[in-house]
Amino acid sequence: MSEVRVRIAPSPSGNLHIGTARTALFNYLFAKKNNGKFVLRIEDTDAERTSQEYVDNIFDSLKALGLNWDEGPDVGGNYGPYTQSQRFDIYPKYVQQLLDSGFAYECFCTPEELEAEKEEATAAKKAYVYSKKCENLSEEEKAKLRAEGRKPAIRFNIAKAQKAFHSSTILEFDDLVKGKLHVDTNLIGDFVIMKSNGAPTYNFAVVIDDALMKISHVIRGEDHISNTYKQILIFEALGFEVPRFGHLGMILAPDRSKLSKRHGATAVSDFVKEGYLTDALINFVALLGWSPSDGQEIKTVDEIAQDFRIGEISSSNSIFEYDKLKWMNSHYIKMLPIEELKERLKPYLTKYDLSSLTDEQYTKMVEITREPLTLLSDITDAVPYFFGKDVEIEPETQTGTLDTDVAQKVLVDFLEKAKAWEWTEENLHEKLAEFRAYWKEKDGIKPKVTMWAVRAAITGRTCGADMVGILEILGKETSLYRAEKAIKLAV
RNA sequence: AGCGGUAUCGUCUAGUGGUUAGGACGGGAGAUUCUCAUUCUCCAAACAGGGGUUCAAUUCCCCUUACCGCCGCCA
Repeated sequence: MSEVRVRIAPSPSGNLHIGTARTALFNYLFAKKNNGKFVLRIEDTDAERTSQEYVDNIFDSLKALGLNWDEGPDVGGNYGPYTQSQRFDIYPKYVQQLLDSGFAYECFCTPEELEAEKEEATAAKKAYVYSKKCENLSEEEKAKLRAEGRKPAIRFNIAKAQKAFHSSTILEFDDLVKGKLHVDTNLIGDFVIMKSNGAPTYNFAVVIDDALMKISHVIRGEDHISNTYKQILIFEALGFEVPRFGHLGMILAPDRSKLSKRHGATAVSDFVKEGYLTDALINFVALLGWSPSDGQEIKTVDEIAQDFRIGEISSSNSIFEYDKLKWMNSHYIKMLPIEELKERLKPYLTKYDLSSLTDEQYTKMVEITREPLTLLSDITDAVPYFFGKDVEIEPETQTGTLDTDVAQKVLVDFLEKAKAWEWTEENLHEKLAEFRAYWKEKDGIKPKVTMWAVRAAITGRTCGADMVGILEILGKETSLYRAEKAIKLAV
């Protein structure tokens, strides 16, 4: 049995898309499960739409997701180069081979002629298939065309290959996830494998690259199904072993259209910027199609790999539900060790002077504010009151809470009593409880109302983290200063 | 238009020729808490439609419908 080798072959015409990340994940899982190799190949054939920035983004995103490749542009391998643009000199040889064996021919048609053919087909309500008018050009005719300055493109001869390797025009293959798939080769036009400018087309280059890189299983999106038939024929015409194919359903936006920025983040790096954890992202995306045999959805990539069977992947499209991703992200945030969380949160706290807090205070702050975080970025708006002497009071908190008679009398009492309190967590906890009990007893004020007053004065809002923790971090001086100021302001 | 694919709660899915069709997110109700949130408990929510095959079909077959994909000298 030959070695399992799979690949992800992104085109660097944009940042790594979440859909590509999922395809990469399934390839990675398949490799892991089968002790195979996961290779990364950059398909930058189209120089105009390609940029180094995107290449870097693809590398970084894949690494951040933990999808490490065994062979690739940066780490090398025995089947390089792994960047398609650096492989341009190896394609002509195979084109020539196809030309020599009659599986390909030169096509001198101009874009205008081709366009006319297509329009004709459209007008006749027929599916467009290339006319093959250049299939049997004589040498004289070709010479003449060449003399006119025309540069030929090379087309693959579908019918020839079909007849040479298959008894029927129905071409079938057994898809790893969808089962038997087939098409009538009469419906496939002779497609271009090498452009008139000498560059290979996608369908040709992938075959050469996959064959030379000894890729055993091609796992990709189902938008490639129709390419598969063409590619199989090329593999055969060149005498290469045909790999197995597996086609995954697509990821759709909640409105069933293609997932785009309009729906939210689409690039892995954008999700990260927004405060998603890559562990959550990868876990979530795995659940789009794959499901755990034990029902436990929260799993690491390694755990998923153990439980992974490609044939059990759902073959239908699935909708990218941001809500579930958010839930999963908040779950992962809760699971994060405190020290790591403290680091991960820092990028979202740059507007504050973190140096004003001791490490102990910062730790405490993270501990008491982490609970409601859905995104790491949520921390930004959750902590302003931990910084500075003064605090900004929300207008509605000022009028709705602080300015009320109840709040004012509670605060006056709070200030008075708190002056005598020893400022330790244990003691504050106890004193605050006594304080609430006192007002409940005295005026029947609900505990939460009592706390609203204190909270509003100290934090400027009516909701937030554990009050004891807040007071402790702020310290006695600042806490009392704010309480006093809240009273003065209202009088 | 043609060709190919897909079809279980709103969403991701499990599942079976005979099940109270299960779980998760989301939604609703309640409990706990100093607020928000968390957590916990409970509830509502699905086999697209029509034909077959069969004692029995959500499950197997066919058709319809819906949706997705592909029809480039893009990848």
